Amino acid sequence: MIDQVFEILKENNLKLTPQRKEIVKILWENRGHHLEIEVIYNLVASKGKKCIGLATVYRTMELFNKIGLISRITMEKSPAKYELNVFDKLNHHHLICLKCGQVQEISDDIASEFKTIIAEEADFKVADKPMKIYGYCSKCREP
Amino acid sequence: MIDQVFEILKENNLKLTPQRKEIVKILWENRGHHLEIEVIYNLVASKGKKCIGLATVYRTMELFNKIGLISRITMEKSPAKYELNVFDKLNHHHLICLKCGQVQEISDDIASEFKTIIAEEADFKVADKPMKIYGYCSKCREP
DNA sequence: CTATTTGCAAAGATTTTGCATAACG
DNA sequence: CGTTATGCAAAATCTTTGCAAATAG
Repeated sequence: MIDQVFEILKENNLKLTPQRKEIVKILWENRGHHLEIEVIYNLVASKGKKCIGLATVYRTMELFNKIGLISRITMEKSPAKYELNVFDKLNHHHLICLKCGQVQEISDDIASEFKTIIAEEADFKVADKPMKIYGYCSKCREP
Repeated sequence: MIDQVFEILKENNLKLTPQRKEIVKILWENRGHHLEIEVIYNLVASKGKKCIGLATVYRTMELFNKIGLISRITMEKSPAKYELNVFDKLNHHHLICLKCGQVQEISDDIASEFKTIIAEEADFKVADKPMKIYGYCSKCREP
């Protein structure tokens, strides 16, 4: 399971350093959640094992993002968040609550028709990446 | 026309300082474009008139965003961009090219059905704000 | 007049980078 | 072994803030 992820790293000529393994583990254990760099860094550190540098986490996430292993979502007033692109839910989208910052997801099924229309009307190929849709979750319903 | 914008400021109990007027003018003259703080700052400064502080531009845009006069879009690797919410196109969405960074817009008509579905399926009220949809424009079509 | 707003410079927050050292393959 | 990756600290970026002076209403 998680070994599939390690495979992906190899396929992209990335060395399997202990740091990268630890980061992957953390991402895997928290799949479905959106983690900030700082959080990942602390989780890795708290695992007791040898420490890791913040810069390494930044560099690693940049790399992982580049090879499509993770998705980064850029927040308005807080650090970016990252999540593993798990295979059976590679295509989903983020509903971001403007009030509490909570991130919900919806599947690509709901969006796929929308994407088709965009492709036709705007000659724009929507990426297989989460869209960011701002609004208000049920708890914070717009005033 | 532009006076309507000044009206909005008054309605929100914001004083009409020369700095705010100049910023509004710049936004108006560039409506439909997405401007960075630095650009707005330089445009105001280059108008010859009395100078303006960078902090004032930041504070003003934060305020304008809060009252819904403008939309801010947060970019991944560059400063945020701002644009005036012009009345006849208040509801539109951003198609952001991952390669060249170009920002296209689509109207809310295309998206409204999508929003309805989201409201129903996810109990999430999509804000009257641009959604961010990443992908590849016709020039940079995905490799 | 008084509450807001401004400008400046200093501080914050987040992210990137240079470089010597370590270590994967 | 040679290339790639790491850690640290320093730098770069973008944005926010404190405070005294200025000013809109």
